[in-house]
Amino acid sequence: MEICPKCSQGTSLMKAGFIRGKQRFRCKDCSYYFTLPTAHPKNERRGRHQTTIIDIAQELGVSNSTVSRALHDHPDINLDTKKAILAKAQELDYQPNQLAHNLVKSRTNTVGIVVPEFLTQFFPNIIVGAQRVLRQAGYNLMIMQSGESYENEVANTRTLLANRVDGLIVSMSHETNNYDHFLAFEKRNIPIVYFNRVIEGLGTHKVVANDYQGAFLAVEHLIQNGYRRIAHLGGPPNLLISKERKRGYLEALTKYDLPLLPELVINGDFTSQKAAIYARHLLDLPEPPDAIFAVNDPTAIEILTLAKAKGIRIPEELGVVGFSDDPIAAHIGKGLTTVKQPTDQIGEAAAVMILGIMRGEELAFAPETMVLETELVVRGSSILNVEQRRD
Amino acid sequence: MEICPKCSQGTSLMKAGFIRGKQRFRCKDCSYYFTLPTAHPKNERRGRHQTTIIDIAQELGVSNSTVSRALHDHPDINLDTKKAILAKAQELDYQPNQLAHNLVKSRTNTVGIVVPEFLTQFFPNIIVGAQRVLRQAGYNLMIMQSGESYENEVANTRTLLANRVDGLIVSMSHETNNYDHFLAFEKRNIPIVYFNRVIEGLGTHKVVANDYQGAFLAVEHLIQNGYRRIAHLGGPPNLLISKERKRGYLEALTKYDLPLLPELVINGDFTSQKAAIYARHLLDLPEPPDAIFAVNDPTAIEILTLAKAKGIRIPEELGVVGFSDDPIAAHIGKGLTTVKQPTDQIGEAAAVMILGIMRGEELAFAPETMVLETELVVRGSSILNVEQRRD
DNA sequence: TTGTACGCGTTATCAA
DNA sequence: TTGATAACGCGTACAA
Repeated sequence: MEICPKCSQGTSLMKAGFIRGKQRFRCKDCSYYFTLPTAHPKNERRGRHQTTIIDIAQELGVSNSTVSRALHDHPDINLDTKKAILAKAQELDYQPNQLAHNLVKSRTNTVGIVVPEFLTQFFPNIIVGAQRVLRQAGYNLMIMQSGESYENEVANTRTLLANRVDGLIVSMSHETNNYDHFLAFEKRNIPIVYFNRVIEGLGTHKVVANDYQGAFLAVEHLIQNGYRRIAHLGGPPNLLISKERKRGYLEALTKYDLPLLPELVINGDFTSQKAAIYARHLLDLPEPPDAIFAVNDPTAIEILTLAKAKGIRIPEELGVVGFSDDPIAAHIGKGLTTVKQPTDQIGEAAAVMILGIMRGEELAFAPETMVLETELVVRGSSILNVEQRRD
Repeated sequence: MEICPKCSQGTSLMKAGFIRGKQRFRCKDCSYYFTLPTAHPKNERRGRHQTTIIDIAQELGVSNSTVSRALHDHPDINLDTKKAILAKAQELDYQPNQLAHNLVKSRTNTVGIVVPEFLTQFFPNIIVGAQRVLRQAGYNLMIMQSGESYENEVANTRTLLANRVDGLIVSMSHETNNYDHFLAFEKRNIPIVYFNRVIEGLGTHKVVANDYQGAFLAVEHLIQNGYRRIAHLGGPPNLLISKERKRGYLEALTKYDLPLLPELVINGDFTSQKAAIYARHLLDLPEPPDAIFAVNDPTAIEILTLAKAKGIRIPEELGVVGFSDDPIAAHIGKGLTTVKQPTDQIGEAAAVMILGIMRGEELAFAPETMVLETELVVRGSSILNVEQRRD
C-alpha cells in the first residue's frame, strides 16, 4: 500500500494523473504531490523516451549531479565512478539534450545567419567561410534564407530570436526598409554583424567589400579601353552597397572628365527579371550606351543574353562589367569582366567579429566596419585581346 | 520570522546560501531546503533577462497558466483578461522561449537537413524547395553542410540529434561508408528521408531522380549522334546514384551493340580535382574516347576545360554530356548537354514525405522510394547544330 | 474561468 | 567526493 512520503499516512491518498509513465499521487492531508520511486523497469519506456542523466544515475544508484560531473570532466569525481558512468552512458546510448542545457545556461552556443538568397554562389560561399570559423570556436550556425522577401526575413529573425541565438549575422533582403526586427536583437543585447547589404546608420559592426573601389576600377577600366557612353544598372537605392557602387561609377566618370548622363543611370533591384527589363530599356534608347557597368553578375548576364539576342557584338559594340565574380562569369561567352569579392574572407571576418563581441564585452562598444578589398577580373566582355587564362 | 513551509516550525532554521539572489534556508528538523517567496522587485532584473510569461503574470496579478492560455488561444479564458495579457505582452516586448517550449513538449517542430556541399546550386535549390514546404507546415529547417567530409557529417547529425530535431533529411557525403550516425536516429524513432545520394539497403524512405533513365538517355543521345568510343567518368561506387548512372551507360551501350571497354570506365568521386586527373588520363589514352559521359556537371566542365587547353574541338572531336544542369552548363562554350534533375521537386518531395511520417505513424511503416523523372537538355557539347534556344 | 503544482533535462550551489 | 535541491521558462492536469 502506498504511503505519503511527507506525512507518512496512507489514508487520504488519491491518484492524480501520470507523470513520465508513472502513477502520480496526491495526499489530501498535506496536499503533497508525489510519485512512488519504482525500480526502473528496464524495457518499459514509453514512446520515444530518450535516455537522460537521470536514467544513468538510477541505473548506477548515484545522483544525477555525479553523472553530470562525470560527463563534463569535472575534477571533483572519483575516477572509478566516472568510468562506470561513462560506460553506462555508452551502454544506454545517452545523447545530451542540448535544449535543456541551453535553457539552464541561457546560452545556445549558436549564431544565426540570415541571407537574402541561395541561388547564386555568393552567399553560400560566405556561409561556408563563417561556418568554418564558428565551428572551430565551438559554435553552431543556424542558416536562414529569406528569398529576398521582407516578410520571410522577419519570420526568420523571429525564429532565431525565439531560439535564443547568441548572435546574428545578417545580409538583408532588397525589400527591407523597416529594421525593427533587427533592433529587437540590439534591445536584448544580442550582437549583430551586418555584412554586404548594410544600411548607413544601422548597426555598429559591419563587414563589407570595398564596393566603391571595385566600381571605380571597373568603370576606369571601361574608360581606358575606349568606352565613353557608360551606363550604370544599379541596385536598390536604400542599400549602401548600391550607393557605393554608384559612387565609384560617378567618381570614375568625373576623374576622366566624362559627362554624367542621368538617362544612363538606373536604380533597379537585384532580381534578374527587373534587370532584363531595364537592360532592354537601356539598349533601346535612341542613343544607347556603348558600355554598361552592372551592379552584379546576374544583371550583367541578363545584359549579355539580351545583347546576344539582339545581335549586339560583345565587346566591340557593347562593353559589360559585372560585380561579384560568379562562377558563371568565367564561362559565359568570352568571359564576363567582373569585380571579385573575397567571399570566404567576408564570411570568416563576420564570424570572427561576432565571436569577438560575444566573448569580450569591451569590443561590443567599439563600432567597427571592416572593409575588404575587391579586385577587378578582366575577361572578354570588356576588352578584345584578353590574355588566355585558366580561371 | 521565517517558518519552514514543510514542518511549519521556525526554530531550527539555518541559512544555506543564496539562490537567484534570494536567501536560502534549511530546516534542521525535516531537512527541507527552501527560499522565501519574495514580492518580485520590479526593476531588479539581473543581466540580460528576457521577459517571460511569469513577468507578465506578476505585472497583471494573474497566474502564469492564465498567461500561457492567453498566448495560445486556449478557449477557457475570459476575453478581457486575454486582451489585457496580450497588451501587456506587447508592452513588455515578450518573445516566447522556444527552448523551454521544446523542452516541455519534447518536440521542436524542426527538421534537420544535411547536404554534402553548398558550392554548386544543386543542393541550395533543393533546400529552398524543402524549406518552402516545411515553413508552410509550421516547421523550421536546420541546414547543415558537411563539405563532403564524413567527419563533419557525423558532427552535423550529432548536433541535430542533441537539438532534438523531429526529423532528418539527408544526402550523404561521398566519403561516407559508415552509417551509425543515421541509425542513431532510426533507433530513436526519428524519421529520416534520404535523397539523391542514397544507399541500397539503408533506410526506408527515399527521394531520388531517375538516374538510370537520365544516364541511358544521355548515352543513347551520344550514340545516335555518331559517337562510338564513349567513356564514363563515374562517381563513388558505394552510392546508388553512381551505380544507376553507370547502369544506364552500360545498358545504352548494350542496346546499340557497342562493346564495353573497361579502360573507358572510371570510378571517381565528386571533386573536380579528381575529375581533372581522370579526365586527363582518359584523353591521354593511346586510343582516347570520342565522347565522355560524366557523372555530374562539375566533372563535365573539367573535361571541357581540359579539352580546350589541349586544343580538342568540342563537339567534333569529343562529345561531352554532364548531369544535373548546373546554371553554368547553359553558358559554358556552346553549352553543355546535360541531364536535368527537378531540384525543386526533390526538395519538396522530401519535405512532404517527412511531414507525412512525422504526422501519421502509419506511413512510417510503409517503405517508399519516390523516383522523379529526369530530362535530357541538349546543347552544343554533343551535337553540331543545336537549335538556338534561350535557356 | 483561474490558480497550483509539478515535470521536461540540465547545471550550479552548497552541505555533508 | 557525493548528494540534495533550485532554477532555467513553459505547458498542463487537476483542483478550486
